Amino acid sequence: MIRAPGLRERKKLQTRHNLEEAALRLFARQGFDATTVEDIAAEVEVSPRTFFRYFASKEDVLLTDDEALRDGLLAALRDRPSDEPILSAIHGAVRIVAARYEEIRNRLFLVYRLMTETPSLESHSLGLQAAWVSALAAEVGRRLGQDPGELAPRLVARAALSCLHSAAEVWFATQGRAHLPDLVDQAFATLSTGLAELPAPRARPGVRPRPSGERR
Amino acid sequence: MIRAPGLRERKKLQTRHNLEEAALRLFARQGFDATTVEDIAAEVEVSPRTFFRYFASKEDVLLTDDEALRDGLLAALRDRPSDEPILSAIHGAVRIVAARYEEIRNRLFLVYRLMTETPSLESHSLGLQAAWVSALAAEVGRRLGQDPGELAPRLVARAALSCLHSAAEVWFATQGRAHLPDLVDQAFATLSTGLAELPAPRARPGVRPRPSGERR
DNA sequence: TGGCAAATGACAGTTGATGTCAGTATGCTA
DNA sequence: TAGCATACTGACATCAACTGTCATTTGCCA
Repeated sequence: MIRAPGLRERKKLQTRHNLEEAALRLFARQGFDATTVEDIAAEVEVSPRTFFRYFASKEDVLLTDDEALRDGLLAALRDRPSDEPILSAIHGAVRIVAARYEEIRNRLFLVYRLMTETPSLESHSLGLQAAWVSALAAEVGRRLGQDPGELAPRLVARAALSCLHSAAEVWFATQGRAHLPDLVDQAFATLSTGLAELPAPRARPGVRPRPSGERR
Repeated sequence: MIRAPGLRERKKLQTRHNLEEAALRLFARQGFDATTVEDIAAEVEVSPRTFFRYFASKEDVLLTDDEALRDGLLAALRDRPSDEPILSAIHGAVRIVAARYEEIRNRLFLVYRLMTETPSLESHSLGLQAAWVSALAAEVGRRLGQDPGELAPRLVARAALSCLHSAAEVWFATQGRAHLPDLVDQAFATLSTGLAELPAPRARPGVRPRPSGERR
């Protein structure tokens, strides 16, 4: 409603931003568990109580990108023509999100590193996936003309996110040397055409029959 | 090789079982957050410290089925003939796990109810999914003759689990009125043959619009 | 039966997270 | 511009999940 942000609003954003930056810095230096909320608050010269007014938990401070990425996916999907086949539309939307991943790769790599060495963080992060599934299933259901609680929309949503996540896993594992949007393309190509045809190896492992390793 | 479990072992199993039962009972009655570890321990007449010797966290006491179900899936998959196409093999294995779900449905329904009303529990539970993905990807990689860290094995694993999870979601949503193995069959059928063909309300030229006989 | 190792209880301490309350800065309104 | 209501903040108190330590108990086995 009000155009001018106002000093109060600006201060809040600044404090929030400072907390994020300080947390990232401390986590990167000394790990997640070894960093207390008191440390972070002290770094920003704020009381620990205030930290929890900005973030519901110590974990949350690391996951601020999540919501933006999710909204980006939904927006990108809504931008696709409504008569486009569902898998193609999602593929396009996911590729846009993947490009966004590349833009903030440094931050994501740090978060990923912390996640792998801190089980509680991993749980917390994966917990957010449920929100992705629900949001995506709702949009898929809309496009398919089905209730989002039906099997097909939920399956499509989960399968599409599987593409994003498996691509991201490989991306992280290769230190980002692979190009994430390319990996996403590979994943969707495999999903849409090759999944049922992936053969068991006739011969001994070592001769890879026809791996889906090539770009489409 | 020793058949006799011994009194000490039996007591340990008994204590563990008692803790599980007491926790389930208290959680069902008064919710997860409102139940303290001290409550549970008192119910079994054991010190709170002992609780944490059996379970790494309060959440863990609810997730003892998880490992058994996961091992069941892997065992079922290993039982499939090694030249069976991968998706078919996984389908068969997942159906067996689904049947197991049906057997312990009461417990699963309780856990599911608690999960939906307790975010921290949901996170914790979803965190275990990573273990499913890794374990399944390892087996898939073995069958495909690929490294489990490659894109294809991870994608196949995630996609297959998407079938199980979306089916389970519908199962829970319908209070278990639908038969889970049937839902799993539907999901795999959609995944292997129908995903790319799921039309938008109006399919784009080049893709033959499919009369919605697949609706089932 | 006596000694060993495992299991347990008791206790103190750390940390994340939340409620309360009073002081203060901000933005709105007269 | 003055003043008031609101929202933000810090200090303090409290709770519960966990963890380390050590003495005690209990099953096990020679």
